[in-house]
Amino acid sequence: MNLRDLSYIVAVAEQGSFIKAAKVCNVSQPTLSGQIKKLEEYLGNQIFERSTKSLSVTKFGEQVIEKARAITDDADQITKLSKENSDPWSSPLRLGIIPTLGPYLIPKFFLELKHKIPGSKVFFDENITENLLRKLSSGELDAVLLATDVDKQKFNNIDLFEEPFWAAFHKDSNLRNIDNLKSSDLKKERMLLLHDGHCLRDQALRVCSPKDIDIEQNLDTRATSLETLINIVAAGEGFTLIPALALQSSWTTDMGIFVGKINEKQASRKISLIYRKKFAKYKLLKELASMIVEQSPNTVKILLNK
Amino acid sequence: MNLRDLSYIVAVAEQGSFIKAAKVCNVSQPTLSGQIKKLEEYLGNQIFERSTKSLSVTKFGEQVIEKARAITDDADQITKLSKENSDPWSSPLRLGIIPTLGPYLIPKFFLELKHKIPGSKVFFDENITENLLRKLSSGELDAVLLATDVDKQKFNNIDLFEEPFWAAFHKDSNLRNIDNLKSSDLKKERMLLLHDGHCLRDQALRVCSPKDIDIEQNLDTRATSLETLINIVAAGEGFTLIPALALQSSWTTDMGIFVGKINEKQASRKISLIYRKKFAKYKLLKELASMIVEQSPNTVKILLNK
DNA sequence: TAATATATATAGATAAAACCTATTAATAAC
DNA sequence: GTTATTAATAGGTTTTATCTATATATATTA
Repeated sequence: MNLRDLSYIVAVAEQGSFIKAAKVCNVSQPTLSGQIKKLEEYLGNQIFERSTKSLSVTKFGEQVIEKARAITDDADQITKLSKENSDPWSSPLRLGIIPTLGPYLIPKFFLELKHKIPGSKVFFDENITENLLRKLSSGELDAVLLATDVDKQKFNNIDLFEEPFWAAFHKDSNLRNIDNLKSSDLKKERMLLLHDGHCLRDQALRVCSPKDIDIEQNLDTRATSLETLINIVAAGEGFTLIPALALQSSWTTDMGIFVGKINEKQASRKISLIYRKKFAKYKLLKELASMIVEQSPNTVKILLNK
Repeated sequence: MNLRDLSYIVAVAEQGSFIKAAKVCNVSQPTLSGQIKKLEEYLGNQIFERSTKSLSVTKFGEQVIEKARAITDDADQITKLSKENSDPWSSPLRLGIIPTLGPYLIPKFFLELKHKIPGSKVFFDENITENLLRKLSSGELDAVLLATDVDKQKFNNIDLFEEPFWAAFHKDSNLRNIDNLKSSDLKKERMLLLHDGHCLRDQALRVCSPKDIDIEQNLDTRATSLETLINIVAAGEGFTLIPALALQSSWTTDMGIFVGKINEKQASRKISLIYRKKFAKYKLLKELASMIVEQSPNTVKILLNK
């Protein structure tokens, strides 16, 4: 059985003639007759009763043609689907993003994307790195924005920018008196951290592991968001590392918080767009990457070379 | 696009592997890979994202596979239909029959048919010759039982039996005194007839056209059934021709009606089974014909030679 | 680090099929 | 009887699906 044969019998049923059907199907009449004959032999039953003067459909033929119509209709729908999908934005881009980046980066490029590519749609999944990579592997997500290096054999990456870390502390903190902040200055203070799984937690620890406190026992600093950490700092308790994009001027004006950039190369994180090596619409990701770096503030160092 | 290709992608989606799918489809892995690649190129979009370590279905692929499943399922249904239909009795035989024959012939063979061929089903259409032939031509009926010769170029016929005509008259009729009835005897009497379109009307007129009455004006004798004619006869009004199978012994015992066979060769009609020349299940009709003549009473002369 | 195993892709050759043109056969219309 | 119409048949060509063998890429194991 064959899709083409099925379209042949549907055409014959609709045209009421082999010759007319052959024209509709753009084949010669012998071809059409031969293929239908073969189909009837394969099925072991006649579909049409034909003579030179009249053509009728058997009871069996009626049932077969009904199914054949359903099949050819579905096949047309597949063709239609493929046409719709030839626009890479026909289905939403499923984009994962880490929680310490999402709330600050998304607003910067989302409106611009909508404006430049009116048909574009992005489905965001804000989640920790581990979950995002699992979903990326399984195909549940199309790409993820991470601050972590990933297996280059498994994934491709487009590096976007280097985001410096700032220290945020209370106006009464000793840190306020230091002019040019260094990670060594911070190691003496109590550092507030996010919960396990947040890459920013690990990054903060790498930059300045405070030797004088036991991280594992310091449970009260396992916050779930930067907002929480800032609130604790505002309450006068320790300091925390804040990635550049998350900085808010209102912290200083309204909350009595001071921030200082840590002037060291390693006090930063690299933001990359990660996708599966075989992802078909990677060109769309390049567009997106360009748009993100265009819209990112001058507090970060652009890595993307167009 | 091709049914086979669609079954390939369904198999890959179900097996999660090209190699396993190839085994399920009974083809080599390169064949399956090649065909799927071609399908993807034809559709202009990828269905699968594949690497040596992982295989996932694209969003587009999900939609295509859903349709492909519907298509392959429908195709399976066609195969199932053809298997069911390989039994010629899988769908009812649509049999037309004239009203002056149906009520008397059907009871004679119907039970026997059910008994000998348990799966057999017959759909009866009792109608006048003209309508039956139209329905036979259009394929609405598979075969018809007629008492009329038809175009042998258009239809095939199996002659079943010759059915003699009997005259039915009131016990007080002059006809009662005639020993060996002839059509010439009847021409003197008033003949009761069925409505236009009934072949029996024309046959009766051919046998014995009464010259002394105006047929066209004799509207009260345009009955719609033999039963009606008999009731008029019972009321003492004229006579009528009755085909042998329709005779009832109760007419004499309960209604004061006498019947007499007309001993002339032309005073009879030929009952034939008519079907389209290309009708696929004509063997089934031969079975039916044999069964009908086997069950027909000895008042008729069998024409069928097995 | 090398060897082995596993999965998909590629290359080239072969077999199967779909297709075409030309013709035949049967019927209908004139 | 001739012409027109429709489907079937015959024979040859092109296209396509398929195979085996091999390559490539990755993961696992020694």
